[in-house]
Formats: sequence, structure tokens, C-alpha cells
Amino acid sequence: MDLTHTLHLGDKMKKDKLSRKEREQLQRRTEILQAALELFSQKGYHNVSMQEIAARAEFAVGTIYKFFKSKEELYREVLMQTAILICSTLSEVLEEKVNEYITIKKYLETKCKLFMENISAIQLYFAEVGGGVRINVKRALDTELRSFYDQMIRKLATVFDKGIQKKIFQAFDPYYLALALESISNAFLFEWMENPDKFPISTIADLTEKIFLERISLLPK
Amino acid sequence: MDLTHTLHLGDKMKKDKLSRKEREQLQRRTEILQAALELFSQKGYHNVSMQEIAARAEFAVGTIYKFFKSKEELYREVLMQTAILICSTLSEVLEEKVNEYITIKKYLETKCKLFMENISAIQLYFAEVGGGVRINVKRALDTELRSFYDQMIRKLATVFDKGIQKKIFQAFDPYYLALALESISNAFLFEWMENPDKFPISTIADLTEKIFLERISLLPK
DNA sequence: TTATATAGTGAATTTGGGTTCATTTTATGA
DNA sequence: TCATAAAATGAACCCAAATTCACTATATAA
Repeated sequence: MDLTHTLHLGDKMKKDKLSRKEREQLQRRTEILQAALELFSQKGYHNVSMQEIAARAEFAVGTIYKFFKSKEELYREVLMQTAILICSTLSEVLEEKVNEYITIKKYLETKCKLFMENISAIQLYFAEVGGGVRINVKRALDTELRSFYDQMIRKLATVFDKGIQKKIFQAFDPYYLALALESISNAFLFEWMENPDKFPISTIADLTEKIFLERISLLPK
Repeated sequence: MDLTHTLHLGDKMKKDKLSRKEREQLQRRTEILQAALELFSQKGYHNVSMQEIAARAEFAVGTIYKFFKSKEELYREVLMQTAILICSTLSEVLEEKVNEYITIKKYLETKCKLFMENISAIQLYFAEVGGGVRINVKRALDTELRSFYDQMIRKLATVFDKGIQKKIFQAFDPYYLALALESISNAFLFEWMENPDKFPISTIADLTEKIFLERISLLPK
């Protein structure tokens, strides 16, 4: 059984159907991914050695290679896992068919929670997908990751678009509104991540709402 | 003569007092820095070899080492040059003692021009100093660069602060206003850098003014 | 309990690329 | 023009770290 290929992320949902052995394998794979995530997010791809990852995951180097073809593939898996977590969580919120203003508020809340609960993942994700610049470990990865991100922004834009049509928001290019909301909330969230103790994370959603929703996008009635 | 130590950036101003030989050396040093900047900004520190830099600069590898102790030092010099360019240009604008609204507008204009004329430098700079996340080649560098950036943000905040006191801007934590303006304008500028042909760069300043100045910060009279 | 397969190990090998330095080329000035 | 110094060169060296693989340990089945 070649674990490298049989146990993809997409198969995770079948977990409860797996044999004990398979479950154990999956568990180990997950542990390696977790160790790698923590290290990569802390120090970046090139400053982490396979030795280090192995040590943190409490396996031998060779074992890592039983699960992942190469360091690069391991990195890719870590990134993909992360991108899927973030984008799918947020996309879900953006697809709910309720009042657009509520959707945006919920989006902000969810994003804050996501940041709070997955600091390592977030750091890694933004180091790669970043504030717009992309100097990535691999260009190929780039494209794939990037498209996840773009998709989300476009969904956000759609919400603004509908909200504008319904006269909930002020008329403005919805794509730019999406970019603006995304970047402002990120800026505040990074500020929070730097010293999480300075203020509670709930402030972020409030701040963003005050500065963005109330002043830019919301149409005064 | 040990060029590594005698010819710092700070000494550039003395250029016209230098002998022909010294001028030639400085010129060579600059050419190496330029080649390195282009490569680093395109592919990132770890994906560029000294061989490559040497080739692009049309020197032998050994020659590079006559000018820079190590790859890391070369990188550091490139980054510093860049940070100084960006931060000093913008700081200058922010320190002018005119109407705060004008200052912000001019800041945006200058920033656009800076982005347009120094794409490589900008990419490198933001890859390191980034949208807030920092996984850097070297932690030490990080701190230094970071403080340049922080200083600028703080100057921007001061402008807002004064503007608020003069009732030009709406009352809001000036530091968060600074962060917001910074992040929105960056987001738009990165959008532009991705495909510069989609719209002229002048749109950026307009966009940011429309979305930010007019709606968030400017106090309606 | 023993045989067989499967999983895990980590020392040894390989590799990529940063750095060095003996040699060559160029510039200076007598 | 020739001697000497300064600068440039790039093949060879070296090392860190990715990858491999022969071996050991463990689980499964007969």
C-alpha cells in the first residue's frame, strides 16, 4: 500500500470506514503534517530541515519519506490543507443566502475566529499567498493557491454586488470593495497577531465594521 | 583597499570627490546590487545562486566576493537600499508642514510613482516586510527593516492625528487609520502591478481617495 | 511459536550551491 | 617596454541538508 498516493486530503471524510491500521496511518500522516506546519510557519520552507520535522513529529527521517515523496511535496500538502481550511470556511459563510450586510459581518467574525484558532496556518498561508506579492517556493504552487484566494475574493465581491443592487451598500466597484475589506481586516488581524494581549480579538471585527462597513460601504438610510 | 567596508551606501554622497578608480568600483558595486535586486525580487533569496547573480552582473563569482562578504550580506545591502529608498521618499512627504489632507493626497501620489518606477524593489521589500506576516531570511534583518516600516506608519498616523485635531478628518484612532490607508492602497497597487495594462496607475490614487479619504476619514463640512 | 509481511529506522550517500584561492588579466608608472 | 601591484577569474573545495536503503522492530497469520 502506497500511502503517499492513497491517503489524500479528499479521502479524509471516509475516515470512519477505514480499518484500524489505516486509521493509525492517517493519524501519523496528520501528525507529520502538523509538525511540518508549525515549523514551516515559524521559520519558512528553507530554514527547516527534514531532520527537524522528523524530530518534532517523533519519527525517523526515513519514515517521513514513507508518507511524502519529498520535502517539496510535504510542503505542498501542508499549504493545501491550510488553503482549503481557510478558503472553504470563509466561502461557506459567503454563500449563505441571507441579508448581505449580515453575511459580511459573519464573514468578519468567522475570519477572526479562524485567525485566532489557526495562527500557524494563517502565518504560513499569508507568507505564501501574501499581501499581494508572491515570491514563492514554487511558481506552480503559487498558481494553485492563488486561485483559491482569488475565488474567495470574487465571492466576497459578489456579496457586495448583490448588496449594492439591494441598496444595502453604497454603489462602488464591488471587486474593489472586496479587496479593500480583505486588506483592512488583514492589516488589523496581523496587528492583533503581533501582540494578541494588547486588545481582545473581538475588537478587530468591531474596528473593521466601524471603519469599513459603516463609513465606506453601508448606505445611510 | 577593502571595498566591502569602505564603500557604504551612506558614502554615496561623496561620489564626486572620488578618484576615477573609486568611482569605477562604486559603479561595479551598484551593478552587482542591481543584478541581485532583480533576481532576488523575482525568485526569492533561496532560489537565486551566486552563480546566477554573477552571470547577470557579468562578473565572475569571485569578483562578487570582493565586494560583499557573503550572499547574506549582499542580500542585506539590497534590502537596505530598497527600504531606504521607499521609506525616506515617503517620510519626506509626510513631514511637509502643509494641510494634512494635501499631505495624504501627495503621499498617495508619491507612493504610486514609487511603485511604478521601482517594481523590483517594491516586490522584494514587501516580500520581506510584507502584509504583516514575517517569515524572513534572517530574524535580525527583520527587526531592522521592520522598524523602518513602523516608523513610516507612525508618521502617517501623526498626520492623521493632526488632521483630526484640525477637524479635517473624522475622529478615529489615527494609528488604525494609518494602517487602513496603508493596506488599502497596497492592495490596489498590488492589483495594478499584477496587470499594469488593465488600468493606468493614476486610477489607484483616485480609487484610494474615493474609497478611503472621502468616505472614511474626511469630515464632511 | 515461528514465518512472513509490513512499518520504522538512521547511518551513509548524494547533491546543490556558497565560498575559497591559485592563477590569469589588466592597470599603473618607472 | 617591462616590472609590479591590483583586480578579476572560475575550477575546486566543502558542507549542510535532502534522499536512500540495508537493516531492525513490530504486527499478522499460519
